[in-house]
Amino acid sequence: MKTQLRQHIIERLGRIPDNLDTVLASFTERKTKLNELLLQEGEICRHVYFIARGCLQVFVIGKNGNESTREFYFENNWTTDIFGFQNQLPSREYIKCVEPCRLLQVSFDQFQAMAQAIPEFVQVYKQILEVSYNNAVYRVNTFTSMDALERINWLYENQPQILTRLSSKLAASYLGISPETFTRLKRKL
Amino acid sequence: MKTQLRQHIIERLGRIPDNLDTVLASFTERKTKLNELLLQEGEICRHVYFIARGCLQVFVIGKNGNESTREFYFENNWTTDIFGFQNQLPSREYIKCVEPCRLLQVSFDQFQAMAQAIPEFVQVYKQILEVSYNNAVYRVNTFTSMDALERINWLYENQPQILTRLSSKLAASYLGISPETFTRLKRKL
DNA sequence: TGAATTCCTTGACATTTATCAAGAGTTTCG
DNA sequence: CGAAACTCTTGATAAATGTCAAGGAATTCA
Repeated sequence: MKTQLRQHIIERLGRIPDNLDTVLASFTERKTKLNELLLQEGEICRHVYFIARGCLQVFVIGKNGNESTREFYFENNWTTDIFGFQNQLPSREYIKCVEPCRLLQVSFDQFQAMAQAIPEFVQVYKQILEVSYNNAVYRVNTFTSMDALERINWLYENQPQILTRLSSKLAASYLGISPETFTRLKRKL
Repeated sequence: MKTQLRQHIIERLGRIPDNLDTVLASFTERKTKLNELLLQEGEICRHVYFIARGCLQVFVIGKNGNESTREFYFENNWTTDIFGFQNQLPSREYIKCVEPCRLLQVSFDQFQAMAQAIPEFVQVYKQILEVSYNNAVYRVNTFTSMDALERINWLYENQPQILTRLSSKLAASYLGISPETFTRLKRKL
């Protein structure tokens, strides 16, 4: 697993950083079961996760009890409740393993230590933050400016994994529609 | 105007930074008319704006020609197409002055120079990025998990300025509903 | 493997929200 | 200031989406 993270870091930076082994040593391996919860609403997020294998769902539960997915993360991506993690404040979201996963996790203290010790780390973090922000912005815009069918088309073109790899129920929760509506709209494509 | 920016920076950092005058010198004052466009879709965003007075609307135009607002920014806030600005890529959004504004703007080159020269600047940028990301995340979650009436209530409690200071049409475009629906739902509050 | 659970689809119906049209009110700007 | 443009509201109607129920298919896990 750590080989994969090593590879990921080298690709991101475009070269082999000095303290790479120190960085890798900070991470702990973790295997999870299907549907295991990594974070619940109200809980403080204690880790950043690197996904070596599997898929994580970040979602909220609305008044009616429905799960609404903000994002799915697959292999070679990072997941955490960024804001809650950085400020060690309770999360408003849940993080769930929607596949059995192999993760590499790093704690808050270790994360801070790395940020202190390794300037490049801060740079990578900034990059990730910018891309995450950009995705969230894009997602707000698809919700305000597209109807359900347009959003499905958008998903086909931009995130086909969500449609091919995950259940329809999960895809529907990402699209912000009911599973029934999703079934019906699929015929109109 | 620069007094206001000086004040803002000091408050954000919690103290007076060394290079404050250098920073302030990088900004250019700019007055805008009502409805002036600062950025159009397809254009590359060349500036970061600090709002000394007024309000900026960041929005997209959907297939049907409707404006969908992602965010409104008021006094003492920063606005730009962050991702497009950092990577100097075409924007997918528009930025419009929905009030006559007094802005302080800084160009891409000046922004990079500041980031190079002033470590604290990077720190402040990271803070702003985290808060912006958090807002965008919150906004995605309100869209996926709340109906129109719940979103209006949420707005009353969290962003009353949008309801009191701006037109109903603009508020509706932020809520992702038509002005007619907005009129009707207001009676149900 | 096999029982239990969850998921997907379909139908019928209810609810929410959009669209179009029109008139009164308000704002903008030369 | 006053004409032009835009905004807000209301009604009528249409379109989109949600909810509930039920059966068959697929998946999970002991």
